Amino acid sequence: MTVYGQFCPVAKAMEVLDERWTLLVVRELLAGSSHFNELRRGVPKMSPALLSKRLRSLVRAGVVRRRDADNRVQYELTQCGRELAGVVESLGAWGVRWIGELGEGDLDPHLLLWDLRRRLDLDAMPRSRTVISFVFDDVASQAARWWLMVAGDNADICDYDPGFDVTVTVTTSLRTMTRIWRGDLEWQQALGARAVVLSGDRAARRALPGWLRPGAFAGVPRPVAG
Amino acid sequence: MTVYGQFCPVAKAMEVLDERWTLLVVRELLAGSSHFNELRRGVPKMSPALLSKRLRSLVRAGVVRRRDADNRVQYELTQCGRELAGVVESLGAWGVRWIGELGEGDLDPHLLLWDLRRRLDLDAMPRSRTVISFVFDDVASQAARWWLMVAGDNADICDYDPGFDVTVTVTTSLRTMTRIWRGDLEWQQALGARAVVLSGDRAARRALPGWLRPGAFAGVPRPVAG
DNA sequence: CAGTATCCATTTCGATACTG
DNA sequence: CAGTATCGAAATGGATACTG
Repeated sequence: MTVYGQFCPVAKAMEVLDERWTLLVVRELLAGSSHFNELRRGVPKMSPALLSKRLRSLVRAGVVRRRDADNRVQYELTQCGRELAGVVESLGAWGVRWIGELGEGDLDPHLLLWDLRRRLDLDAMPRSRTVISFVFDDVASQAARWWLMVAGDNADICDYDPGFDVTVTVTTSLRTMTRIWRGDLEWQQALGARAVVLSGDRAARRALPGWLRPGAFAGVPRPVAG
Repeated sequence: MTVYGQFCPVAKAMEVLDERWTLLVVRELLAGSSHFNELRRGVPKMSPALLSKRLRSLVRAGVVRRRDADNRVQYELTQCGRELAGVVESLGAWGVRWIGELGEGDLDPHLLLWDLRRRLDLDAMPRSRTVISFVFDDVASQAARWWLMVAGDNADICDYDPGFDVTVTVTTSLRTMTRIWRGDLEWQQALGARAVVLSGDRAARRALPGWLRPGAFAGVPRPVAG
């Protein structure tokens, strides 16, 4: 943390928050991650050393509490940290409105599946085991096939065929699926344009868009041109 | 700007905003500054080279527009930039609630006077020339005395005696005046505890707290203990 | 699981001075 | 007024490997 030499509350806040990665770690904590390796999944490009360092800074700043619970280390937001929700929300709303262009490097199937899993609408899904298979036609073959498995209250993602019957297969580009997640594109449009193709039984195909909820900022209205 | 390799809108926003000083420059633009040296007054500890660099980044990101107007360079927020108001507000609200401790280095009489001037309630002030003199008893003598002069719609600050009759003299510590600005302390309490002493004619003394409006985040409710 | 340790290329930025 | 030029110390953080 470097100091700005200003008493302004915005400056004092940024002293804590402006370091690279910091607010993304807070975002992960707000989203419910609490163990070190769980946090890592949300910020996979961050080295463990740096994550560790940032967590220590956040503890020192009073944003995060580190606890030993059940022989596991657990990180949780303090009241102070939970109140960063407003900051993260306004950043995300601004970002989704004004930063529409994603580079190839921004696309990441693992992160996308990880968040789709987190936001699954379990109540809308069948009670029986459900397996959604994703085929991304624009990425290297090792990263092109993913499975999202739901059994009861448990959901897992997998980058190899888990061997269960597939309920629905979603064939699309990673970019299109990401745009749906961001709310840049509606399921109906994407399906109509055949940018996404579903296969599986009819009822499941119709229901699938309701299972896969878009990201938290998808509902933010977009700037109207002109 | 360094990239996070994430499609998340929070990450995309932080790619633009997480660099040191960036959001403080945006704050200044939101507060109405538009010329280079005017911006510098709001971020005096920033070198001109760095301010220039950040402004160019913001232009590239579409947040700021640079124009030549009347043979002067002018910076202004685009619509995209104006919508950062929500981000700056949530940061300031969080900062004023949770970062209450200010180091000596955070106190700055020039910045404080600069914002008091900006927030003066001209309508509440006498029509005749009004001069408020500040005496800070906790700073080195070169920075201890300041004058805030108002004539008509024009207000200026001065760190040397401008020679006009003083309407009210405010004697206090820089820290106390800063706490009032932040909303950590009310005028009434500060005056009652004689942490601030006013001199001048009675009517002006009573009116002065109404002239000097506190900072934009002073009204944010503070966490209740326990 | 939850981190440390080490290394070093790169970046950053503060200070200071200068310019059309 | 609105920046640019230059320099060097310090920090940053990515890569990689390792540990109790």
